[in-house]
Amino acid sequence: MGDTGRSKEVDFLPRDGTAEIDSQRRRDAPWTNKRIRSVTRLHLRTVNYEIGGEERARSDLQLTTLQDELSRLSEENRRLKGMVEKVTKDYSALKCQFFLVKQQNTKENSQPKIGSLHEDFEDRKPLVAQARMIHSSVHRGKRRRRPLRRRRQRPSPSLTNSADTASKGHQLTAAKRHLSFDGLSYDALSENDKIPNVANDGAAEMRCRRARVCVRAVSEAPLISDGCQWRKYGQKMAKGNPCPRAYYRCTMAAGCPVRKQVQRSAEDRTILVTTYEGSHNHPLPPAAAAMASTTSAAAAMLLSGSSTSSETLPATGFYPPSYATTMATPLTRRALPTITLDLTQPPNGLMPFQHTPCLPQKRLEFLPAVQFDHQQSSIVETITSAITADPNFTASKGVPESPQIPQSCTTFSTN
DNA sequence: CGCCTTTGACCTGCGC
DNA sequence: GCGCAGGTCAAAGGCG
Ligand SMILES: [Zn+2]
Repeated sequence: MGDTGRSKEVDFLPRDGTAEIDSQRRRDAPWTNKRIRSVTRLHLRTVNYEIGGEERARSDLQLTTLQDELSRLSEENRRLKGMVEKVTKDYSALKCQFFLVKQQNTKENSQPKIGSLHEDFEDRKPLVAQARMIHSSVHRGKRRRRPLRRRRQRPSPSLTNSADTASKGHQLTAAKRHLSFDGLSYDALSENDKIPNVANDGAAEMRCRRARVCVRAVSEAPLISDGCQWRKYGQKMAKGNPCPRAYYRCTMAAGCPVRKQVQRSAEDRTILVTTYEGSHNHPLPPAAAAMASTTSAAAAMLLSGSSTSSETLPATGFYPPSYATTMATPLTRRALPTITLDLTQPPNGLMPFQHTPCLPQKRLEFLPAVQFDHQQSSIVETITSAITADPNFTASKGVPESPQIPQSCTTFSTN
């Protein structure tokens, strides 16, 4: 609100209050009625001394009409906001359902023997993988070379079937919930386990579920706040980079498989590289929704273009924007398909500082999931718009310096 | 007390 | 098989 304008409003108010209000309405959002109303009242008082009863009555009438209109617009604005929120929720739910259905269809096409043991196995892939994880854990226990000073002793092999399963019970539960809630992502707890003899589409599914989104942003802060709660579970020095890489997992819900890695770029330490992997198994606050959408959309793109490899994306209708570059992400982990959003360099042909209201761009974000297969390039724009338009995306957890993410300054690439 | 970070040890995949 | 590098685990300690 322009406090500086108060005296100006009194001193320089034009005779025609309608014009003033109209121009105000053009400049300001509808929710700034309060200011306009006070301006108008001030005007009215001034006018009282100057004009006769007939004109005053006309002014009153105009004023009432305008106030009515303003309150109507205000109400409409509130209603639209509510709608946007509702659409956000619906979209998330729909997206989950869509990918669930799509997965089932894929399975049915490749596994026509309904009810067969194989399909049963496929359906329980995450659980099976989880079971394998548990087995792996047992295996690790066997392989322990020496007792540890600090590390807790793992259960002995003879007890593992019950005790270890119990200790990992929450993970199994998480895997189940994951299967039913989010068909898109793959439980990261089983990420190191590969299901043998999985059909090609199964491999594609795996790749999709494990697609990652890498965000590069200029930031002095150690973290980009994305609306989620994260818990750091590790830090490593990566080869070829003096800056350590930090590992975080989402703690907004028990068993949420989403992880992220944060590392400063070796070439430019002001650039913070954040890599997300997985999909949340819980509702997200609006601030986190953009990033979650990005991850999911990225996975969807990679799914649609993954019949052979991510390099064939153009053949499936996806063409990266002309300013796209292939980024060497600091994470070279087994060549997982990764989408890189580069928020550090201004793209060619775009205004570096585009002050577009958030709402229209955010609305783009809510394109129905069913369009993923046919409007890949628009999805790309959608993703970048959604993220860069989200004001919450730049704020960092109590840290004054927030990442400088210029609006529309994004580079989008896959590798 | 619960949650978080730190940090050394361990696991795993990959290249040689 | 071995070594390396990336990723994860979990005890210990800090903090509110
Ligand atoms: Zn989560």
